[in-house]
Amino acid sequence: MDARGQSVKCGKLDAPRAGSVAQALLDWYDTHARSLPWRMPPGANRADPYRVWLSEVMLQQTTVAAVIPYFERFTTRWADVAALAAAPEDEVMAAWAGLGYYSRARRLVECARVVAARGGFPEDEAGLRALPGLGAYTAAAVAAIAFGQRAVVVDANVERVVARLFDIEQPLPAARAAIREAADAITPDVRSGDFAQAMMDLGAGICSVRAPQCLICPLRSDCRGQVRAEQLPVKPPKKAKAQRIGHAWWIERDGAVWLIRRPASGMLGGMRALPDDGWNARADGSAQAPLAGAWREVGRVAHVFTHVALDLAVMVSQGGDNPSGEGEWWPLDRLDEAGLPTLYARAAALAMAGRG
DNA sequence: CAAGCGTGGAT
DNA sequence: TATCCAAGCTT
Repeated sequence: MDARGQSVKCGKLDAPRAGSVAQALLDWYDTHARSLPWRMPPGANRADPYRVWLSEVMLQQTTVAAVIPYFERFTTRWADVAALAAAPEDEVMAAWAGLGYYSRARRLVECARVVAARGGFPEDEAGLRALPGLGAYTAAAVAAIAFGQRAVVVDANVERVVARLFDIEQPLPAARAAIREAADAITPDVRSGDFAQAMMDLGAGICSVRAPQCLICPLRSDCRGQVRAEQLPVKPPKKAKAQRIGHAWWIERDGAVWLIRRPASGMLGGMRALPDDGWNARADGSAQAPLAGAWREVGRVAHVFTHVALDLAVMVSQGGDNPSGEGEWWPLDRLDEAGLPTLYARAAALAMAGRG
């Protein structure tokens, strides 16, 4: 980058004045932004790597508001990476229930054990990138925020801010190379962790997807895309969502319900669940019950995943059922500790209310 | 590299 | 109500 504030060449891009962009953003950050309460204050060169890593993994595709209570519970229960490494995987999975993208939880444990075994986190971006669950974004964010290293941190916020700042009209995902190059050009050598957090706070609060507030943006004098900010970055069209119908089975005996654990891969992989029919019922309602017995429908859960919309009928056993295979009788008075993902937590709530 | 993978809040 | 999409990673 060019700390003198001169225009710099960035590949084919004529970049805004790189040094002035970084300085204006950091000035704004020092006086206005602080979205994550567990972060070190602006200007702190380093932060606790365990907390930075944990928060960054939780924040992958997940809103700050959703993460905060989980982060508090995790750090209370497992105060450092050694404690998390020593935790049984199923307890961590259960604690993650409701946060989504459950492969993160299994990789979180795997990563904690690798880090504990080697005596601490790697302090360079390449070493971090090799850890389970750390991709390009998270490795760069931890390197910059936890270890004070210069790293080019690019998430969806940074993509949006940079696409607008440099007026990059090429659609995603093809634009990623140019966006990364441009982000590199404006990333300062010092305080790159604060810079990254400032870019993300700017993207979340001012340079937002809809209705960006260009009039109060600290970068407006350097921004080339503000006349069409809302159109940038250009995104690819989405695919239609598959519709599915399924049935979940509520089998209760002696104050306990029969729960299974889902296969490690696939939807809700590795999580406890109600037994179900695999969500492949025919739309005419003629599902084939895998279990013997009589059933009564007590309600339906309409649940929308990233690429599937599911209509799940909750069926309560009227007797004659015969649970088979792997599973466990889970006490109803501790059902909230089972770590059911949201879909099955809702189904269970319907069953508890309607089981008569 | 496109597809698969959760959930909840905002509009 | 429908749609978008958020501090992405893995295969």
